[in-house]
Amino acid sequence: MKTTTAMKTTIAIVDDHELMAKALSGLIQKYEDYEVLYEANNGVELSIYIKLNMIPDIVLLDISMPEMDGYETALWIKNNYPAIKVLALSMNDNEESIVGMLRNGARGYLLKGCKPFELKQALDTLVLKEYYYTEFVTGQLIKSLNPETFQDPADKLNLNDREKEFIKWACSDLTYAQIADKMCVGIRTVDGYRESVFQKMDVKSRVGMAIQAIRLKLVAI
Amino acid sequence: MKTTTAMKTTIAIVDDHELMAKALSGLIQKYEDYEVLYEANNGVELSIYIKLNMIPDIVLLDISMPEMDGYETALWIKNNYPAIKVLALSMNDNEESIVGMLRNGARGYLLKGCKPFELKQALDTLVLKEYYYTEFVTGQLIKSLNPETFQDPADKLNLNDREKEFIKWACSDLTYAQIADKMCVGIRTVDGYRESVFQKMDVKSRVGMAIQAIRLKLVAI
DNA sequence: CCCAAAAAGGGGAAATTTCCCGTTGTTCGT
DNA sequence: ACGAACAACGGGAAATTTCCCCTTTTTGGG
Repeated sequence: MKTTTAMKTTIAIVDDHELMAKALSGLIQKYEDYEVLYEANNGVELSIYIKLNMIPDIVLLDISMPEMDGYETALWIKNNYPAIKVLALSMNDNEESIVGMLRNGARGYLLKGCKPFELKQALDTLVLKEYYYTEFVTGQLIKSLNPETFQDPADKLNLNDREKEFIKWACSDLTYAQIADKMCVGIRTVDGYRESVFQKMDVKSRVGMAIQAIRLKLVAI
Repeated sequence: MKTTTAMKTTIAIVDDHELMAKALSGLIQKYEDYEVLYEANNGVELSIYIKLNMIPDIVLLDISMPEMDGYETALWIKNNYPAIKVLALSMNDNEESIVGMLRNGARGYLLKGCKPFELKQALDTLVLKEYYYTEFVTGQLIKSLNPETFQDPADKLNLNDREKEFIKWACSDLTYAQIADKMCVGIRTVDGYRESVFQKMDVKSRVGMAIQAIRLKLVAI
């Protein structure tokens, strides 16, 4: 008698490309410790299976699908069955796709062009740990935090050093008199900074200026 | 005659803890390929050195400092000298610190409790590549995309719905009279909201309240 | 050297914010 | 039914912000 399948990790494959889904299925069925529960063509189909209590341990999830795409599906799983681990699988290597899927609860992101052993490795990792991340994904992730700033936003507004310093002080509980003290200038001078900054930033009050300054990352909060 | 230092990677150390800075300096000076240009106690000092054209290849940057902390400093470098690579160095292992520094342009994040070889490895990586990321940092990063145990900070401050709504309106150019209009209550009532919010958030002015609200993510900007 | 522009500083007043002092209803538990 | 707690509302005044109109000093280019 064969080994029981009770301890195998169960997988659901969600991809609208028949061929891709079948290929993945065939690949995974060769792995000792995994079992493909079913294949679905989109998120709606998957949700039907899941509601019928056919709950996989891991979902291999394509992004581009009709009816209910990968983003929606991942979010739905995250909100309704958080125990299911989602492994995003896509041809897109742009950071929007990656960040979008991770933000919606995906535990990892695999490119469709990857080597088979990587898929195995990703699955093995997910069984043991919370996330699977390749160096590529991490790089894109950090890049997404770091949108290339070709130009200092302060320059765009033609703010000079004194004005920039004033803005920093203004984002606090300090009164203008206290700010004048900190900057070692008279109150009227600070008033001048204020007026020119208001004009350059197109705001009408100190609160508006503070908010805008934070928005433009002129000040760290 | 010794090997020329022309090709060494230059390092600046920014840390207000004398001992830490010296220790790091000593450590790095033992490395063949690196040279410590100088040590600074805070971001202001660093910016002075840099403006004097003493521009390092890499900055080892502590987060908690007086005068100009790590976040500000990283942002300043990113905006003004984007070619300088910042390696954040901190005792904090919370995700706010990590994401905050990476968002402000840090190319890597090292815990102060790490092994010396890790520092060497981080430096070597930064010389060759754009980023250095440990598995720990990546994990925190992905977690930050996935707020799981999200406790509403508004609850912690015991803010009621009206107060929360008031805060949202207050983070704008509107005057209290206009806010009263928007909320369909009298000006005095809005004044009451203001007073209780000031007390609950421990601030002394509307600007302080707005900044704090943004910090606590009570309002999206 | 001179002129123009920019920065620093100033007086005064209106608008807004901040902080006191209250009153009036409503709700809610006892 | 009664007092406590609370939200909504209000007068008035001090502090601060905002917005005018100015002068002096510094700076940089022709």
